[in-house]
Amino acid sequence: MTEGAQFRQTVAGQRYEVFHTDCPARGVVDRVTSRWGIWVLISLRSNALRFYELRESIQGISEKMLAQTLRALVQDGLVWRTVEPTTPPQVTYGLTEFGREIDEPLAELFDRITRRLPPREAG
Amino acid sequence: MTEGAQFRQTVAGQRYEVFHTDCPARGVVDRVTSRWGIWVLISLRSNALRFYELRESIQGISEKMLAQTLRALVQDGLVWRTVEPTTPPQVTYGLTEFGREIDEPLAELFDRITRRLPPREAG
DNA sequence: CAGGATCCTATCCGATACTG
DNA sequence: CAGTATCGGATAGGATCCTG
Repeated sequence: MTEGAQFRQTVAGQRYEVFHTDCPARGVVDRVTSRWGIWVLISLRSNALRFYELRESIQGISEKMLAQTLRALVQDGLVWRTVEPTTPPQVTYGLTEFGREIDEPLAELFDRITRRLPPREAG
Repeated sequence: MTEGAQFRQTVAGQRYEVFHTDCPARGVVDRVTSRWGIWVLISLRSNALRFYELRESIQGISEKMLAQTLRALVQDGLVWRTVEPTTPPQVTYGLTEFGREIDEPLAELFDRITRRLPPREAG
């Protein structure tokens, strides 16, 4: 991971200092596109969800990874978290404005991939 | 990883059988959003590139991971590969139509994240 | 219910060396 | 140039147990 100057890439008609190892976007992108990040974000698209609702929505995720992923997304400002100090406690997660902004291309990405995939009738 | 019925999520106004562990989209999404997949795809956005050009474009990627990532993307039909049987050999990679389709939301995602990030003047 | 802590394994991934 | 093969360390991530 040697650092160094980085070429500028034109993305969507704009210039950025991209792909540089310490490009600040890299971290966020990595977390958004992490194994579970994308599914959490898409899950929260329509409405806020409780922890267990998220766990049940996203097949195959462990509690550990869900908690970990949520923590990262909250820290990045993509997801908010509210705690209802009841018994039992209720913790709800939802998308921030930034989160919704990010969610759009994410959902679009997912849609385009899904639309292209085996029509399922082959199975 | 117990299988089972999976809820249907509304994404971008459409219904899909999503998040199911063996949802075919999951694999492609995972590879597209893999650590290096997204950068390879964005790198190829403007034009096709040779292997070494890709390696130099994407800071921090190793030859192994580049080759591995490219192989996966070619297999998924997102990237094409042509070999010029010259000496030395020239191998070029570019986006297929599917690849370009996927690339749009990917670039948009990246743009939105970048736009939100530290204005850099703080540094 | 919502998680933190611990343990342990699978895989990711970089470094290096080698091939056509 | 464009890879493949192998090794080994780092990390991701699952399983389980425990707490407020």
